[in-house]
Amino acid sequence: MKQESRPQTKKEIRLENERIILEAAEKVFSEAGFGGATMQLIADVAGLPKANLHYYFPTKESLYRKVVHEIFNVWLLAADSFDSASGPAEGIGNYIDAKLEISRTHPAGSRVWATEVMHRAPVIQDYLESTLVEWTDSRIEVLEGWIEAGLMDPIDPRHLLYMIWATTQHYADFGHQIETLNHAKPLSDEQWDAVKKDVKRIILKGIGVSVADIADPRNAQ
Amino acid sequence: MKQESRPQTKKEIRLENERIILEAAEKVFSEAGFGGATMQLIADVAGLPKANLHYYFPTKESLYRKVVHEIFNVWLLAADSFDSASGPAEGIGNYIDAKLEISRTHPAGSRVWATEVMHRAPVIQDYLESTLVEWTDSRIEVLEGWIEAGLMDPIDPRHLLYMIWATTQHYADFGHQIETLNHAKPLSDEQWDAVKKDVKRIILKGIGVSVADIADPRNAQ
DNA sequence: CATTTTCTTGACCGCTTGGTCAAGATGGCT
DNA sequence: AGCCATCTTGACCAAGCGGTCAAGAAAATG
Repeated sequence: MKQESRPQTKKEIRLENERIILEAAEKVFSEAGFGGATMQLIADVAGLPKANLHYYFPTKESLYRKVVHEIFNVWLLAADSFDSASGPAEGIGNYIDAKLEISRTHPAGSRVWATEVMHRAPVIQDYLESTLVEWTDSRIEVLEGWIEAGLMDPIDPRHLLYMIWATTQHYADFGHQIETLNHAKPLSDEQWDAVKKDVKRIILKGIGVSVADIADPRNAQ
Repeated sequence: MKQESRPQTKKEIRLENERIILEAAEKVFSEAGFGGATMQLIADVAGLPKANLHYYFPTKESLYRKVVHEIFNVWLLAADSFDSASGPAEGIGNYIDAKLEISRTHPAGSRVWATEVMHRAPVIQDYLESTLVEWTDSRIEVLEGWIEAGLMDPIDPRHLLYMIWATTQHYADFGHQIETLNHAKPLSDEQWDAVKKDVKRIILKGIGVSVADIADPRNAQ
């Protein structure tokens, strides 16, 4: 995983090694969990001696914490689709597309996050209570506005958000199961497109947003 | 966790201790993952000496395997709702109810399963490839039959199944996150009922099954 | 009651773990 | 060049791990 070793400045060395270590750590943590992962294995994947990891990240937990925080930021970025939208067809549709795209390109990160939350979030509980609560409350307001404007059915916005999170992240977290059920092959580009189409169709139609709006090319991305 | 110790037959002792150990193991595995769990901690939760665990379950992996297999059977039972149904409103509606009920009463088991699959199913891959594939293929046939009969929209049955699995299991696997977003309180009975109602409503309406059918008291359970 | 089988348990073992350290290598700076 | 700060690494350590074992307690058997 380590690249060529031509002379570098100290800053470059630091940044590159931190990146190498974080990528290796994300991969190993996602495959083995915090407890099952070992610093030795992360070091092997990174192509560095174990002692070098402890030079950049003093403890296993500090390394893990950094990995989880990086993922958290990726999650939040997907919310942009929501904010700039004029209505549910566009806003929710784009949000589903963005979250499914993250599941496709960043599955390891999604699995680390899922494991962390399933284990009662020992490392990032403060983030759940502050940032996530604020984010959720603000989107709920948007959804409630759309409901009051008659743009979608009056369902509990939380139940809708949970369904979107669950379904989109499922394709990352349970990717192995999906792959097994797909004749042991990863989803093709065409299959991913079909997933996006069906997920948007079921959810949008399910909350009373007409399918015509979905098919509208203005809302394609 | 160990109950009173009045005289018992060998058979009773064996059954009771296996049960105590399995329940403790499910709890500990679900909170720490396979790697993070320790036999000592399971022993402490069970209220038995560690050596006693190894008398009933020779290795940590054999204990874990038993826990996962038990959960797998619970999952399969929920499928009964599917088979005895006359159409999608009843079949899918009851299936969603059954799976949400498992998430409510058996969240630890769901989390162990999720962790196992996320880590590429090192222990139960054979089950995925045999039993799960067969189960899925057979339900897909049922769904395709309903589609051909015009009882629901022509969507890929896999995408529907994944959405149901993802959404229902989310309430167990991410229960901690949901609780945090619910003002740090577990969902009340009324909230669980509302979840069941909304999830069924969105999904059934989303696949073109009329809501009137859902409200039909004949389909209530 | 005597004997056998099953169950219980503290002590123990080899091994791996996260983490330390000190000596050396390398780039930065004047 | 020479000195300092940063980076690298093999060797090492205490702690905790999964698993073993042998001796004793308790139930089954006849």
